[in-house]
Amino acid sequence: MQFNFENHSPVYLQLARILEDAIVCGEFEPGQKLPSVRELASLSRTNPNTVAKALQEVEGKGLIETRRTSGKYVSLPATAMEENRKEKACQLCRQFLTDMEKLGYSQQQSLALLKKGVFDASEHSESEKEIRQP
Amino acid sequence: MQFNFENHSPVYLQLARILEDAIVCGEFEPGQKLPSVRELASLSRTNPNTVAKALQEVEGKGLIETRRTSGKYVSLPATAMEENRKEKACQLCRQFLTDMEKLGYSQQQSLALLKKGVFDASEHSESEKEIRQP
Amino acid sequence: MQFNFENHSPVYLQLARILEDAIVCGEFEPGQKLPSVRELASLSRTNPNTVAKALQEVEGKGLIETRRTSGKYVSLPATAMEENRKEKACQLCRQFLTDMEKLGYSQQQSLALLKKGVFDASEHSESEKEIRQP
Amino acid sequence: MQFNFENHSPVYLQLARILEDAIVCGEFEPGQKLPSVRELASLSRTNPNTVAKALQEVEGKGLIETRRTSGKYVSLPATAMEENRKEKACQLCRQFLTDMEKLGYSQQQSLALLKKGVFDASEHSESEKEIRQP
DNA sequence: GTGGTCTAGACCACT
DNA sequence: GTGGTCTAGACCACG
Repeated sequence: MQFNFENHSPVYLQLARILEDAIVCGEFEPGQKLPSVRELASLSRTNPNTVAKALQEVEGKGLIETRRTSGKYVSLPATAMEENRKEKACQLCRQFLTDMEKLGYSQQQSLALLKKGVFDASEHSESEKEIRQP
Repeated sequence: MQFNFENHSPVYLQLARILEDAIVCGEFEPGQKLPSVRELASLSRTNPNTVAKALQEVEGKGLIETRRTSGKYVSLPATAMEENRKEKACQLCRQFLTDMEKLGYSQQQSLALLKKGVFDASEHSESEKEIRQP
Repeated sequence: MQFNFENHSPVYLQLARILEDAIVCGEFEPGQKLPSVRELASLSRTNPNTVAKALQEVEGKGLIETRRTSGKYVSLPATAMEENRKEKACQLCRQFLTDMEKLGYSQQQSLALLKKGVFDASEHSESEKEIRQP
Repeated sequence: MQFNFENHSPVYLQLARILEDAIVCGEFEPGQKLPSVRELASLSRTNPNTVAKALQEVEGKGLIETRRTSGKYVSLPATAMEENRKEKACQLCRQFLTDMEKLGYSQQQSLALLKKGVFDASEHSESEKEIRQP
């Protein structure tokens, strides 16, 4: 779990997203207790208030629940986490495609460019070569 | 050129991006005069000041230049625009991949999911043709 | 720090320059918090928006950085400030010499005239001592 | 006479200054007819209106006078021109010194820095000859 | 008619 | 209380 914040969006939302990602990825087991607000604050070098707000955000999505006096726990159903993770991924895909379309790339072209990028990055490793259309 | 704003990022930045995309896509010819600030304001249903701020952003990236009292013009080099468009696309790809990685998707998995999405969306219609150059 | 504005250049630029000079001169310590936008506005008898624009300029040059909701701070490296100050001074010198050349003064002539001016101003008092390098 | 304009100040003022400098430097003889507005416009690649406004500015300072139907002429007294040139130079010197003071440079320091710059630029070539007082 | 500047004032999100 | 955004509207210099 990395805490790298950038300037142009609110810290608490960035933080919320990082935590969500960690949770749906199973980095925290279902039912497990999360680190305390204070601890998260110190880890992420932010204000406890900010952490609290972030967690509130996460709780709003049903990923965690707070047990009074005891702390915050990952909501139980592991399958739901997986569901959630998939949904987030699809959301990213859709966003990616529409953003690319605004740049004039068709879905196929986007796919091709991405494939090329992945292939180049992995440096001629595995078949599938070079369909750079755009 | 569509002006649809969403809530969570400043209008002037969204506006800047829309204009940038339009320019690098060649929607405005190099050397061409842009619509006046006031006109863009009326088109986008925003305040001229907001438009000005957006255009300042765009100018900062070297895509346009302003000739005093005459208007704003697309900076000349057409090839640079194409260059810019490609750079923006690559940027989107990189961002997409790292976002997916934060969700625990390897690059190949991301690619696969995206491909599946594209294929499903086109509903087995035209599989792999239609790779027309933009 | 004096706020004296003259007519022929935009206030926000004059303001930016005043602040820059103050910063590179060490009038604000590195890491120190600047007065709030509102306060500077009241000090300089201008609108907060104008101050904000000026500070944006200054930030663009890397002299300050803004911490969300907390304030604007002098960017850390003290040495860079000194560097910057020197660069500004050299810039002034170059500008001075080329302006003089446009009036037909060679660099030596410019130097001589300036020296004479300085000497006359100090009215033969302490001629040539105290040339401590800045 | 060079026509290089920059963005941040009105063209007509920059133009006026260039013409003034040329005149007080004797680039145009006293009593000589100036190039026509149209010609100056074409030389400087500006609008005739702009040239006219610039000339108006110059005329306001008494450097030229217009003879109806015949054109604009350099005002007679050559000595006045020299006077004017000197005044402009002194003005530049004063401005230079006060600008440097805003950066924390004393007059002696400014002088020293400038001297160093001139010396370095001429790369120990002709040390200290050619100090003909203007 | 063009862009630029400036003000006044409101609202917001964040800490 | 902090900076940021946005609006509305005025005025200016320029060409």
